[in-house]
Amino acid sequence: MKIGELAQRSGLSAYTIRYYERIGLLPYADRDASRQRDYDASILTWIAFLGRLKATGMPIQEMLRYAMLRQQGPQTNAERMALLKAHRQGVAAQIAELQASLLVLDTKIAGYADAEKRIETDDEP
Amino acid sequence: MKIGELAQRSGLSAYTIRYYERIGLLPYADRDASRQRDYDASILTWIAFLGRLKATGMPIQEMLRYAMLRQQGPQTNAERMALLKAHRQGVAAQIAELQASLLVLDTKIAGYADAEKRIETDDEP
DNA sequence: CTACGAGTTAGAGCGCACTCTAAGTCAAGC
DNA sequence: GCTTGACTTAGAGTGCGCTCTAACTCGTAG
Repeated sequence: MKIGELAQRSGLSAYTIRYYERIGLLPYADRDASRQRDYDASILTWIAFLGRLKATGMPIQEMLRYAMLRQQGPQTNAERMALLKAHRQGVAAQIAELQASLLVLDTKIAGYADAEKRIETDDEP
Repeated sequence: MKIGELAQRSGLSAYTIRYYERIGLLPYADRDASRQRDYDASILTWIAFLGRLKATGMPIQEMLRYAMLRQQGPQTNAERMALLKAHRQGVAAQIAELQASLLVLDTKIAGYADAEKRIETDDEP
């Protein structure tokens, strides 16, 4: 598949795909006879995983570290696992913070709803 | 309290506090006799709330919108509530995505742990 | 044959949210 | 009286993660 189709299917822009290749997040893609990138569908799995890392707030530098380890083969498994474990902890912390913030928002929203009701019904003591 | 102390107590840098004032996220602070900002402790509550909005991914433009409504008094309550409700939905969605990603990470980590064990014990069928 | 659309590269530009610099003011301690 | 350190301003600079431009090359349709 060519870059346009990959862009469609991955949700990344073609610009971003080229950028990711340039910095090493995506492997250098094979080129066809006219020097255009020719992708295997398997790249979609990797892009989806990168998307998860990104969605969970991993900076590109760290994704790059993971990508490089991956490229070095199975002897880097332990280090990759360690990296993901550390990241996992960060994600769990993020979730906890968002949940706490959700409570704060709900309290604030309830406060506004309350004030609104008090005005509507005009039932101050 | 002066800006240095507020920085300490709020966790923002003095640079950031001035920046927030400049763009309107923080109200223009009263100045003392030597034209230095002099803060009331109550500002800490507002900064903490801004911190929640920021932690939940609200862009500064939107915080600014909220800050301006707030400054206009109680007649903007309905709009502020609507803004927070919309944001609340986004936060809930974020949490859901992070939780899904957490599962993906756990699966990946389990895969590495598995591979490691297989090597250690060398017990392939 | 030519026009078009999709691809190529190197490198410039952008939006966000700060973060810092330079040059100056002020109050307190030696 | 002088130094020190915390403050002031306007405005420049930074890092991140893209996003776009310019100039070019291809393959295909009319």
